[in-house]
Amino acid sequence: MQVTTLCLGALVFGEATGYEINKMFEDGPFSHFLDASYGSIYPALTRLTDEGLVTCKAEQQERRPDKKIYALTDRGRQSLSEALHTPLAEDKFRSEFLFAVLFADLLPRSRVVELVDQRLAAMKAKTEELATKDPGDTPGMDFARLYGHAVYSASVSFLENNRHLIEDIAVDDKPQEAPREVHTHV
Amino acid sequence: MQVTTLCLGALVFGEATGYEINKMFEDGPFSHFLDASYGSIYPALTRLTDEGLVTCKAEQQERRPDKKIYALTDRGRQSLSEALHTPLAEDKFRSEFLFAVLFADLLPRSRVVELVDQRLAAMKAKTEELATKDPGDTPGMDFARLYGHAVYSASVSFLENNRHLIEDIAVDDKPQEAPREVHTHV
DNA sequence: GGCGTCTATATAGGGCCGATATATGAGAAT
DNA sequence: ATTCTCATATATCGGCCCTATATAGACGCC
Repeated sequence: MQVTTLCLGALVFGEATGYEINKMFEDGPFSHFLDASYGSIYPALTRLTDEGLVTCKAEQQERRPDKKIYALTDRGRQSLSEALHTPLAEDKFRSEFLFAVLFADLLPRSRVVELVDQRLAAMKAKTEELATKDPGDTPGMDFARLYGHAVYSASVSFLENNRHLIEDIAVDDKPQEAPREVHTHV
Repeated sequence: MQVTTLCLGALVFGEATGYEINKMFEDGPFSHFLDASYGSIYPALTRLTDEGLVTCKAEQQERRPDKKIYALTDRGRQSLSEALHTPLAEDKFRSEFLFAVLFADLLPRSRVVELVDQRLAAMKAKTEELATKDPGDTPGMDFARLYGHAVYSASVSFLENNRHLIEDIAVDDKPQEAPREVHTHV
């Protein structure tokens, strides 16, 4: 599924500029399970306009570049519907963290601990973010949000309960990197 | 993190051909959380050879193209280690299913049910696949496998318990698509 | 015998990300 | 008062990467 189709989906929620569509992928309703950036969104909107799937009206602004407001046409809405009736790609998951974990036995324990701590913090933040319901959300957004919350919660639990599995296979830190003044503790 | 780095990681498990590295991404230990294909792997191996991070010995085969067997050099191993000590990219998750779910209210109920059924079947298959331990797996692979199992299990549970949320907002199927002979039930 | 699958390398085409350029206003920091 | 950062807004370039395809023999299945 290409960025053009994703843009059609974005415009179902109302007319928008390329800038606003980009925000939907960065912060908005798409941010947790889709990706697209300026480099693909602007060309996509041009293509869609050429094909008559969206309309573009330029709004003049003082001392600013014109704002181009895009809106779905009937053909655009139909094109999205067709895309949603053809087989969808499987979910894709990419994790450099799990890649690194495969080589935990080559890393110092402190680095593995750091990686787990970072991942755990990131996942907790996402879990919390997805815990609060926004009244403006559609039922579909609610479902996606709850889905994400369930998955990230499971992720956090797993990491907390099993981090020792990889931390214990990491190599010991070099002595000189650890504090030496243990004897002063007495 | 580029494909070159991923190839270095693949070669930690032993020397391999480009073909075998590709299999690691398709079926093997990387398949659940990384992506790479011929179009990037072969050029990556060429680049790595040029930079002295891997060696390449060609093994002549009768009536076949030469098999090129790649192996890590010390510098290659060090380069991987450096990459694992620089900040890692966040996990990325891409789901056309969740995209479609956002527009459940535009789709016939039968299509939404179909989408959920397909997704559920795919996730159950993955859950089962990750449930069995392979004796050849490293501790890191075990961790990644259990992690995936936990996440997919949570995913299956959520879908089973909450599918009604989106199925109920889908539009009714057109009457002519549904069986008409309800009255014969008596 | 024919068909599909597996082994094995390689490339062309096109899509996409990341970074950058261009302007300017608002608000915060110092 | 001045500087700095952030937000608005469009657009493109370079380079990386995926998809599909080409090539070619072996092997098993029907």
